Amino acid sequence: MGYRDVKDDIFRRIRAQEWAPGERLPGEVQLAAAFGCARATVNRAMQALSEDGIIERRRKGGSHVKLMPVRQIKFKIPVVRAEIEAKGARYGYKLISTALAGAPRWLQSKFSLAGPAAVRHVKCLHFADDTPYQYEDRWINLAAVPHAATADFASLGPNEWLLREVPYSNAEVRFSAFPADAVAARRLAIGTGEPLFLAERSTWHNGLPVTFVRLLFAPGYQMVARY
Amino acid sequence: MGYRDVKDDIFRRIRAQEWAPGERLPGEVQLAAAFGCARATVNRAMQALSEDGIIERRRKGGSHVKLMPVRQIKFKIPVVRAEIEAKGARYGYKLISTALAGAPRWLQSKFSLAGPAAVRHVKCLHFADDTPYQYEDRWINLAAVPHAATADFASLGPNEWLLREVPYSNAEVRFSAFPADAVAARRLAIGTGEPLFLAERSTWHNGLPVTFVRLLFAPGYQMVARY
DNA sequence: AAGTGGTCTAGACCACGAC
DNA sequence: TCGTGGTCTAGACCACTTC
Repeated sequence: MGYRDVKDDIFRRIRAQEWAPGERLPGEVQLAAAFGCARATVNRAMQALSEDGIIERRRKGGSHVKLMPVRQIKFKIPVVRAEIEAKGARYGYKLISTALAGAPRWLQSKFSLAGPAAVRHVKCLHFADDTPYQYEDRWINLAAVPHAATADFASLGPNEWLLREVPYSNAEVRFSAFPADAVAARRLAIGTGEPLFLAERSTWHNGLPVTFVRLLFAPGYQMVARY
Repeated sequence: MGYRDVKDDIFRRIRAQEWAPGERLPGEVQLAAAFGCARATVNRAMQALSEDGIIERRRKGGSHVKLMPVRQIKFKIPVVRAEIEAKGARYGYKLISTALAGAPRWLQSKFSLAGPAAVRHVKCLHFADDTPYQYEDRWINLAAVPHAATADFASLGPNEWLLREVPYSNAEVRFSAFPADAVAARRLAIGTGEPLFLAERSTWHNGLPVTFVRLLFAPGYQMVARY
């Protein structure tokens, strides 16, 4: 009887309505006695169930079956290169333009900047087998990554560069559908107004804004996840 | 020194390049001695780091700092009603049509069905403050949920009904951008061809296909997540 | 074959928070 | 206040996988 068996058994009994939604489960000591194992083993099983969103646990309050199990999807966000190569395609990269500039107003407000802080603006394209796959429009805050002012993005994309430079940052991601504007349409070799999958990501590190990026995916792109 | 402190300290030292990407970390026994705690405590800390995608662990191989930390986003998938009410809007629901039918070929192949199994087809709309928010086009496999043949979806949407009926199912979700067809455009009161955020979800329970649903979100919709 | 992580145990103390 | 989960310990055995 490993903790996984205990977890599975409890889960099975929850599904079988042995404990109804909202109902209180027996305490850990009681369950340990029932399963004939140590309390630590039951504890591990219950923590796993809690992480899976099946039950809720509170000190003194005990463990309860969640009324509405919260479905959670886990997306793995790979680097574009890995994503393309995983499809069995050849990865290609092309730098379109790069410039040093002051942060435009919309970026200032997005990053709560006081003024037009110095930023590096990079536009580039990622290809799968010579077909445009993703159009990347990125702004990097030089106050957070001064090194980015002189980085050469000709051969290595700014996403991979940043991943190496600032590996452990926090981010907010927004996905939406977006009608291709003239620029994006030309870059991705499609018609203006065609629906594109858009991902916008803002990244922070130690409370300091690092980068904001707009990723436009060529038509046909799907983001897949399981749970 | 709780396991969180151990975890944070190890993480800090990884960020500080004390152990470079790909490098092997000391063994648990060694770390436990260094931290002056039991091996179980170090083990817990290391497991947490592993779950966070910071390190990789293998028996005999030891623990290594990941070369490219795999970023994971956790989306919570709420019921539409909760999603709309969380925005401070009033939730509205309208059943458009429902019918019993045989599964069309595309659905058969998607669900690996042998023939035109009996399904319930439901179309409905979800409103936020009387504005169309989401158009739902759903197929329910009656072999998996016979009860669904007679369920009344006039006041309770099929999503919430299914969540109560088959709470613990597996699913695959696909997100993409989709040009509004004539039907969707009319339902959502927008123009044909406008980009819509599309979510397609296939659901299984005990290996049996339960439901397939296409969710079309009105323009302006964004799916947000943080990590 | 041997080293490393995975897990279990029995007992203990503590922190939170419901009652 | 006091029951419940959260966590630590010291020791043990086992399973995987690399060497």
